Amino acid sequence: MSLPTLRDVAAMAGVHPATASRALNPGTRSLISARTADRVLRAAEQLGYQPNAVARSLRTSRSSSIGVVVPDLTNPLFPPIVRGIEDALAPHGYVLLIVNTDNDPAHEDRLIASLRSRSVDGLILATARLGHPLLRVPDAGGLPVVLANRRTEGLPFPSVTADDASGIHAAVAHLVGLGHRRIAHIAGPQDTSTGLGRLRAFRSAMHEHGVPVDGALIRRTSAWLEDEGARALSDLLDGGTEFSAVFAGNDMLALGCYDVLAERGLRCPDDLSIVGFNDMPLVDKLQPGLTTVRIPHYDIGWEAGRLMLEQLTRGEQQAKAVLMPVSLSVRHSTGPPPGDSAPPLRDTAAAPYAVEPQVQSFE
Amino acid sequence: MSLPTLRDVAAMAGVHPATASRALNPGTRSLISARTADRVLRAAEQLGYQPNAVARSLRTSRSSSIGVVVPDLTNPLFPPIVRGIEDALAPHGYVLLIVNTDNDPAHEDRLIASLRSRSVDGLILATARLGHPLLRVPDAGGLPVVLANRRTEGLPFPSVTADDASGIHAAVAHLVGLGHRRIAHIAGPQDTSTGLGRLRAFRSAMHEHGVPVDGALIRRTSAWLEDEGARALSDLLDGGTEFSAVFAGNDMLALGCYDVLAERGLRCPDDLSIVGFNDMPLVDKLQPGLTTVRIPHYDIGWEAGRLMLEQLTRGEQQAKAVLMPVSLSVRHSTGPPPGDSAPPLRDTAAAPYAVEPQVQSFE
DNA sequence: CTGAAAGCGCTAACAG
DNA sequence: CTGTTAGCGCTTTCAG
Repeated sequence: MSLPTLRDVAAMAGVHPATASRALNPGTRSLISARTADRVLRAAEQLGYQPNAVARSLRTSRSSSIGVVVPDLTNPLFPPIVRGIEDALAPHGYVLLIVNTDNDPAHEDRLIASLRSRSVDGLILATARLGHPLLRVPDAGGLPVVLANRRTEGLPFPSVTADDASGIHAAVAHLVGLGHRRIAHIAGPQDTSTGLGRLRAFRSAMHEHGVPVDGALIRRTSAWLEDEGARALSDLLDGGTEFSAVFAGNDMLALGCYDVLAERGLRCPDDLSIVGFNDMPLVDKLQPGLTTVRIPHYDIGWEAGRLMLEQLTRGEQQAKAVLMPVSLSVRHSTGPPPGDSAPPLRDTAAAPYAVEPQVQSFE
Repeated sequence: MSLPTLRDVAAMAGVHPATASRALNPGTRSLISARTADRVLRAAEQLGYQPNAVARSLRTSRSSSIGVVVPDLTNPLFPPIVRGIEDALAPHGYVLLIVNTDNDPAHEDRLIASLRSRSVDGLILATARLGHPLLRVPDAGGLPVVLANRRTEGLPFPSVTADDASGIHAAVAHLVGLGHRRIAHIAGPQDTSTGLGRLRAFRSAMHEHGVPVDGALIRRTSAWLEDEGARALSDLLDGGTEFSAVFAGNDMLALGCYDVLAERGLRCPDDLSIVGFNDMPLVDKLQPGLTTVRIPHYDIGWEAGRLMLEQLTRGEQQAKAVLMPVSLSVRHSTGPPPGDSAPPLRDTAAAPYAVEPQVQSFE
């Protein structure tokens, strides 16, 4: 006893399957007399009829499903984005096919092919890797595409990203306002749109604040990982160039900085201020709480879902780039630079401190 | 110019579509002469042929997709589970349809119906709500089902869960070993299998250690949320029954405890030891690091995926219950009970402390 | 307004 | 070993 089909419903209602189909589909119901429509609906109800989405899909070549491509769902960035996408699309009958690429372009291509073969109606890409701009346009084969949390310059895809530049501007303003002038940046991988963009934005924010950017205070990491952040900060501290604050490209990198400070017995923010990016869950609970740029991940997902719907309903493919507003969550990992508000110990032993640059106190 | 179909491949190879189909399918390739198979493969390659999964699905009534039902992907518990499921199934060509129920049974039923209509080949349920045992068997309609992170007693579904009881046994052993005798439990919602099970396990672990369970030291929360944990601990502290340690039903509840301690100026573990459950990301970075029961979420997902594969390949539906081993991550939120190892301050002012029961210091 | 007929792309049963 | 045939369940012409 398998599931009831449209034929069963039609038979019970005493009509032709085509009629039953028309009655069941809101779009075509108006073509049917109210009485027969009613009979069909009743029969469907009684049999517990559920249209077979696969058959419908084969016929209409639409599947009411959207492929969502993320690097790794386990990265706390993505669940809220995915959830936002789902909440935007589910009310319209869409279901999500979520795949993880692990940042492997070849794997990504395979997965996208697999999604296409399942006739997804659209693709939302939240993968961040750039790569060669022309080679790495994923082959969507004319499918509607929306980029979430990613922008590939010069590609005709609508995108939703956080306004990273504004966030970084605010972060730098905050640090400069506290008195910092020597600000280091631990930049993420430069083959990701976010890593590259944030470094650029950092440079421009510094310029706008009239603070010189010292190339010796910039480190690029090969991954967005805690270890990499730790390595970068160690390197900076050992580099001999003084600095009183670090702006990390994301919270994981900032966490790595915390580790180094703990290892070396340095205090945050007394010895060094740290700013992160993303406002990951629980970073407010750290000791000290991490000052970080809060990104509306859920909203980014939701907006990406809306953009997808727009393309799906009207057929338009406007490459509009939506920038979602961000905010700075100021917590206790940032404070005035050392010396600025004369901390007790140094007050009494001011000489060595004044003579030696800040970085000395880190070694 | 739409995508190439099997007909196109067959035409190019000069064979009948059925032959092409057999050549392309590893399972039936042996029925075909090597030469023609080769010709077909070559043609497919050249055309960039991708089998249409929808058509195949309609024909075979298998879809190579598995429905995964979770309460909320945004809860850090679930991404690793989902990832584990995916890693087990993806190599076998399966794709995941992930839906969030938000713990709404009606919504869950609708989603499962929607998954069924998409002919998923199986269902992995990671939703934890119990409800009436008979009413709340989701109507899988004969579909293979695996329960992940959930066990519904008396239902014929295979399940993969963490060995919560062992973990709780270890946690209680740890506390008792430190000298605690008055141990409170903040239990999660009792309409979830985990909430109920952990409370039971707590009781039994206490008995096994010969420590009396005081009903006044047990609080049930209505959700697995930080606020609820905070409320519960406040309530315990105000309850007038002394205790020196709290075992929280999960890490979120434990976080709520941290909040209360901070508010009241109490120190952990000097005034109160806290143990959590789950080992969520970053709880090791808290100050003090949270001692908690580490659950192998990824492995649970992976195992659930394996169990699903077993059902899919052999047709068996053994209701075996797999228990995954857990471990205790001991960190600094647990220590000897106050008074036990005479902390410095109290050493000098022993009298008031010795006179007043521990709970006094909490108020 | 409703019925008849065709076909989406594929695979499985049956012939040859 | 390969071709023929049929049909999965649905929607959409086209007739009536």
